[in-house]
Amino acid sequence: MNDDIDTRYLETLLGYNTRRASLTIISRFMERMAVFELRPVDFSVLSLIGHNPGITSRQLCSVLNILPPNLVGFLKAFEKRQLIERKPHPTDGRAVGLFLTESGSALMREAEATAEVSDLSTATNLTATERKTLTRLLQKIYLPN
Amino acid sequence: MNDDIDTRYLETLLGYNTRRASLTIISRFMERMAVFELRPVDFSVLSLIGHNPGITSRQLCSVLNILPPNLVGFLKAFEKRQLIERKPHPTDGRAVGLFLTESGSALMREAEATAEVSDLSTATNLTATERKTLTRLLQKIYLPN
DNA sequence: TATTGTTATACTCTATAACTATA
DNA sequence: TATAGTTATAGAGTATAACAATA
Repeated sequence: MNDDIDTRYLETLLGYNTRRASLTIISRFMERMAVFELRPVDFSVLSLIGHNPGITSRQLCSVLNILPPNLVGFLKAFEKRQLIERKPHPTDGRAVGLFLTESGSALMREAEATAEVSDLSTATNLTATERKTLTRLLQKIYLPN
Repeated sequence: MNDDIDTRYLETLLGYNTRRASLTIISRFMERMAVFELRPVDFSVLSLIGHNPGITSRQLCSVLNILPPNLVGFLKAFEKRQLIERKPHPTDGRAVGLFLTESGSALMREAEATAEVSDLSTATNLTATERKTLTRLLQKIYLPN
């Protein structure tokens, strides 16, 4: 039906290609994470908490480019699901340290294993070497050097 | 401030890397397109119309993954800015063919040149070969084969 | 005076239901 | 009966202003 539409110009642009690939990867990721009731942003937040016990809201926001008011609701929901707990920060009375609970850790062990399966199944057309190359080139764009 | 946050796990995931790169590229793109008053989606739509004179709304929606109700406003705005014009479809009385006006074409010539500058300046850390490799690998993910 | 976390709220983007005109 | 284009509207995501508590 749209086979006669010429998309060759857009396909030369980095932004178009990256966004299209991003949408494909994320939609597959969402399907697989649905069983855990985790959206991509939930996964990122919980994974960072798991790998950085005691991390603060402010740090999460800064790393993930989330605005503080928008994180509040996420954390509230995680607490209600008993996936995280908050403990007073040892030195800063304003801040609160975030930790995964036992069940939060268990969930994230499964979710992270699933994320790797999702990656592999989304990039079936890529060899292991190509996946590593792709990762390296993407990081050259968004990581400072 | 966040130098002590460990993001190594997330940086192994394809979705995370692609999304982060996508956000970087798109934010640079937006800065450069601001002078033309074009958002990324405006650029994509107008570029497709330019390269496919007579394309219909339905085809645009299908190619760009836009839902028909959301395209209506864009086209209305383009028409008001006299960037596009609509002509009756030659064979299908329901459909409307879309075309760039003279000033629409002129704007897009500048905008497309700017898009290429944006690409090059965003990927300064990549060689020409690396850019081609990156494009090829991204297309292996989102294009059917 | 600046920062952490929060509330309330506005704005933008995306999605759904239903309609009309034509095929 | 199905499709192109449209309207109205709902929902999700993102952004801004302002506040209390602590530094």
